[in-house]
Amino acid sequence: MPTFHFYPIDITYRIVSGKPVIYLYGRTKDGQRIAVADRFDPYFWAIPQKKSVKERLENLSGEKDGESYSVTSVEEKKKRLLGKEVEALKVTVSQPKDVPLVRELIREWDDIQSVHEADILFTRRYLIDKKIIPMTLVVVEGEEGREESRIPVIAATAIRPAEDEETMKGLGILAVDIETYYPKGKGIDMDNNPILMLAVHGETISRVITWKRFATKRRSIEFVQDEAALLHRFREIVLEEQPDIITGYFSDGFDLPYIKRRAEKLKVNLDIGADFSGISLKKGMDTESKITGIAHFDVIKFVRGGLRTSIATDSYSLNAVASKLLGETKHEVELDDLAEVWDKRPEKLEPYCDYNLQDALLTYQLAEKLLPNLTELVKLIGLPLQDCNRMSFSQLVESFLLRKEGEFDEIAPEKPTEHELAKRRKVRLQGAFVHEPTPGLYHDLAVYDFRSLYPSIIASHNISPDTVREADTLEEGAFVVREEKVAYSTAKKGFIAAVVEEVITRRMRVKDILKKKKDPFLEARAMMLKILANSFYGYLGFPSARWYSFACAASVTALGRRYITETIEKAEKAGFKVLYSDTDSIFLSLQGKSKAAAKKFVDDINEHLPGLMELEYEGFYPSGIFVSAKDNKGGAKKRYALLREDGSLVIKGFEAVRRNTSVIAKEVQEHVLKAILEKADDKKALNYLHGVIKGIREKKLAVEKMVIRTRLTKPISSYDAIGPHVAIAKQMKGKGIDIAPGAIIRYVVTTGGGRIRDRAKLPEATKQSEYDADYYINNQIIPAVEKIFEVFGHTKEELLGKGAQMRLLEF
DNA sequence: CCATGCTGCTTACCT
DNA sequence: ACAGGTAAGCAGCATGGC
Repeated sequence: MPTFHFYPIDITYRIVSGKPVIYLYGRTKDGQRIAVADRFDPYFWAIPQKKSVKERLENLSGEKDGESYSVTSVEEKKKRLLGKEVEALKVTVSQPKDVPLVRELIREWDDIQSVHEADILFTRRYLIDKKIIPMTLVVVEGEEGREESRIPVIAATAIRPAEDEETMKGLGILAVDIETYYPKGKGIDMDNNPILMLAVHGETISRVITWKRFATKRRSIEFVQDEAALLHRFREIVLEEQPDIITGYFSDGFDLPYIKRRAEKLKVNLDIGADFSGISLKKGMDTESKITGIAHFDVIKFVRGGLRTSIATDSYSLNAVASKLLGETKHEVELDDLAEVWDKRPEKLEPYCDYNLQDALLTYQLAEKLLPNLTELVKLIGLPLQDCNRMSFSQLVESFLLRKEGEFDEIAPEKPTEHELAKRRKVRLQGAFVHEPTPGLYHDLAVYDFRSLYPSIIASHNISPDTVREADTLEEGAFVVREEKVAYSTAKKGFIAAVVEEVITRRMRVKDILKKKKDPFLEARAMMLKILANSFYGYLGFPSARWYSFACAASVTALGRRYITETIEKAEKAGFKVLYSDTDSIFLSLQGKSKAAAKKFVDDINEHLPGLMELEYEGFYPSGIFVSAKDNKGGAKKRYALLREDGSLVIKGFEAVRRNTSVIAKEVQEHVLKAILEKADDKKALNYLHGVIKGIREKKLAVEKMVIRTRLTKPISSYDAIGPHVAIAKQMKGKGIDIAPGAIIRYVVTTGGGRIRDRAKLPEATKQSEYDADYYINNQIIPAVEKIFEVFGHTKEELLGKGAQMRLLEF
């Protein structure tokens, strides 16, 4: 029997002669695209009330809505449910669609206690049970079958992961981007507006296809007869290039569905799938676009899903993300005019083609850059790239747990019912501790933080849904969290605690290797392990989670508060002054002590910390400032600025780092902070401020500096309070501009009286003479710097340049 | 009638 | 559709002095 070594990329299943068959698509070690077909039977778990139910189950078959279903076998297995041993029944049925049918049927039976894992997708069940990890080498025995397929199909007789977990390399990526006919002010209309140009970029191709001729020397531009021909060319290119990955930017919701619709409309057969299928759409909360045998990497889904916390950007436009990840990029074309240029001035189309190709190129580069991260995620979670690309944090954790449960003989708890969900949503979890700072400018600060505080608490105290005990348990060694009146057994490693520990230690090992030599794949692995580790606490407190545990989540934060407050006390005893603390960090004033003494402080703490917990010395800062809160009730939390030794600034919480503040206010605030932190020079900062205020009064500043950007978070109609950005969104909608939740609304406040929302205008429609100087001075600039100057005793009047007069009046 | 202060809604941040 | 803690702006309303 021939043996094949191959890397699976995509997975699906089909019913062949009434039996379910799994199809794995991928590439052999020497680069051949192949498919592997493997018989597999769907099953789920039932926990019986009485053992006798086994026989009743074995004989279960019937018909519902004209579809027959049947149980093919029932097997007894010793399993665990949240640590408790159970006699479980593995119920195998004849087809995947029988699973929900049979589950619903037997759920009502008196002799069935509960039903589990009936909602695990068939293909995922297969990957878990066969221990197959996509993009990782798999060994298959079997013969090539005679199936109708674009690529050879091996009928597997045996399949197993290869001994060495070799990862797939050199994947072929093809980036796609389209520009469509889009008259100004009209919504997206796939039925009536054609695709005008389509750009593809891959390792061996970089091209724009368009169907209106114009004079050009660009060899990258290819002209075709009409839109149908454009789609034909797209089909040809995909078949020639044979990519492993097709990538786009929002291609799930736009490019691929658009291409699909136009192909249907124009009767172009887009049979690019390995099984001759076309682009398929999975409609859910939002659309997912799939092509059989090719992984579809939608870059935007990854950067604002799984990587959200690791990539700091306030906009997810291709341009913003590309400049963040790839460095400077510039786009100059006004896309709004494309339809008009297409109709009336085709000789001006060249820049649009350049733009189109540039977008495909940027998307390609982003996909290339992020592929190590995504690949590591695939290896970690064990699901195909297509799925890992689109996963939320909770899905990430849950998929990981489903992969791991077998090692612990655990069966997953059921998803909560609506009733259970409502109950879980009613209770609120107490969170972290935040120390209130005393406003002031400080010098010589040391900052510390607990490394992965919550994960390390989970691992070190065996916090896990299966180790939860009553607070007054007599169990020996049980760890009591008195704050939450709950205890954790230490007799046996809890499932989740063990899994979290493994993730942390794996990350530590990777970090150790990285200290010796740089490696982008290991960097990516460390990052994904960190993201995963940090997601467990939130998952435990997430009402929809299978392994939800209020007690565990509440204990994690309670212990977090305990550790941080104890550390604060120790720092004070050691002679430091505690300036600030939030969740897992502590800011100390050295009080004349040396940097060496500051570094040594962690040793005193770490000596008494259990397990994997560790306090880290984050760094030294020559100066830092904390300010009072607006309401003057004391120091503001989550708002501070630090000066690094290299002269750079760390700004947290202030307007300078907030999106919905005008550029001018941000600039002024940052400038003032810098002057004060560098040289404590409040006089110079004040002078600068007066200069800017004068400039604003004299309308010397560009409208662009006055723009305020605010995100529309829900449909316009569901707002109870109409703020300026909602008012503008309404105006835009009135003009026929498509405004959806998530849109960033830009506006400028103009002169006049009354409500601000009535004076808000679109920046494009605002002249420099129109912006309201008083608003920008009193509502933007002054609030941004007032509390900073307050530290030096400067009043609001002084800031406005009225100080002298006021003092005279006082006399 | 108007300034002032409070509350609820909203956004965006920090960890 | 991972958690909570926090600051602050604007609209809308009540309050109280004139």
